[in-house]
Amino acid sequence: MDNQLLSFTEENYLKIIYLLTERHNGNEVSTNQLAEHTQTKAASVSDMLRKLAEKNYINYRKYQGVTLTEAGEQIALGVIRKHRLWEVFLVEKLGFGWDEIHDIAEQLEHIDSKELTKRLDDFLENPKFDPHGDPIPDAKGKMPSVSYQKLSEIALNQSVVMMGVSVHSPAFLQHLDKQQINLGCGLKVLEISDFDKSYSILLDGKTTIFVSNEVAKNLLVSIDE
Amino acid sequence: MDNQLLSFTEENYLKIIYLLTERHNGNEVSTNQLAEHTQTKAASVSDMLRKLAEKNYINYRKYQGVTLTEAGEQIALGVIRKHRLWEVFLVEKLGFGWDEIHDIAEQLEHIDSKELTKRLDDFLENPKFDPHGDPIPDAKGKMPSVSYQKLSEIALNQSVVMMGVSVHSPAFLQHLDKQQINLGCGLKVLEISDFDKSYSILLDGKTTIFVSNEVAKNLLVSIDE
DNA sequence: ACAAAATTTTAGACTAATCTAAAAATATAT
DNA sequence: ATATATTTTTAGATTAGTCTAAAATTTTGT
Repeated sequence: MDNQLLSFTEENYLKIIYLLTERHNGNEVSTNQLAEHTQTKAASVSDMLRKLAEKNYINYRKYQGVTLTEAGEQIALGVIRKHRLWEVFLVEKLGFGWDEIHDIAEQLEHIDSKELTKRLDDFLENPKFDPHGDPIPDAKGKMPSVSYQKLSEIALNQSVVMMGVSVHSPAFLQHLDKQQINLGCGLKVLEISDFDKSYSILLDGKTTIFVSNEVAKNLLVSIDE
Repeated sequence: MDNQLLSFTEENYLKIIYLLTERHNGNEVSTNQLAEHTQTKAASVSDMLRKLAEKNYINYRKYQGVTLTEAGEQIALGVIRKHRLWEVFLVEKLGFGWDEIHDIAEQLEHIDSKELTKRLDDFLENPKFDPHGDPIPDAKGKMPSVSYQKLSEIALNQSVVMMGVSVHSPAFLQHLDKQQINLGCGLKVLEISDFDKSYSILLDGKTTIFVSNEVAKNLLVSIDE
């Protein structure tokens, strides 16, 4: 208990606002989007937004949407940092699969102790990315900028490295496991089917696999050089 | 999230009832005692007891006190198991001192995931005691029985081993650290002062230290054989 | 451009957990 | 043994977070 300024619930709203804003390239987040992601109703979201705006954690324009203030962003990044560090712990130390860790990390991210976070970070050897390839904000509250591309936007025969996923559902992650698509593996798009836009991909320069367009859109890669 | 049957608060009440009942050798716990340990008022405790009794987690006799039902005890032991496992993690893996871990474990004990607890237990190599010497209930919800004695009840010149503490305050634990009194060390009472009941103790068969009666009453030991 | 649809906010209510003040029950002390 | 003190419970309020239904605002489609 270092400084429980905000409730579990308030922290969650700020985290979700951060992640949705990021996904929308900095554009305002709507009430309905928040309702969907917080598993509540729009009316409840409106109430909470009024409260968070009063406390100066968000910029709230009625009917228009919200963005985080600097104070709100710092809270959000702190929560996201803890979430991602704990995910590394669960996979690297406890041997969980990357598809099993989200719900547990959703709980652990609210544990309040600066010292714990610091020691956990050191124990994990200061990881820069979580098991899904997402960057881990640093202790100062700065999110590293990463620029990955969707596999679906890469030119044919361009060698790339698998760096992350833009969907974290267990079903999607298990699907990747079955196809042996892991972080760090080499990928090269050989062909895109005219029929269903599915992809033929050379995996690690060895085997050819086939993935749907839906999968290709959610694989984040960087050019291999 | 395996089965969040109870709220954070309800879990806490059951845990505290367990620990106080244990401390009173199975006797009923009073409303005022609970108010003190939950940092609330007696009126709030009464409300919660009515609720817990309705759900059959406690045996509640108005004005008399409470004990746990079998169901309540299972919940309490699950929370205590998690608390003590996390304490082992904090000390053994993250290098915290035994005086720094209580508040953090108070939060971690409510993380709800059977699989996490199981993997944490294995990761820690199935410890049987926490860093204060308290026994860790097993996965089946059974508390190992241990029988330690207070150092203040041990005969002069009897060699004993330091096994635990009956007070967990940071101040007390830090005091022991300064005197180099740790779990597992050997102790032998050489003399008790007539003047202030303070103890001369031979530590690990090497150095003589002096501790107050108050300290001697809160050191748990077992006969060295 | 404006009617219909969709979204968002407000109003009023509910639950969990807490509080203070007052009433009821139990314990204590001469 | 009974008056006094202590403890516990009840009654009535409060706060955080949620809900449904209705009102207000914005967006969309022709």
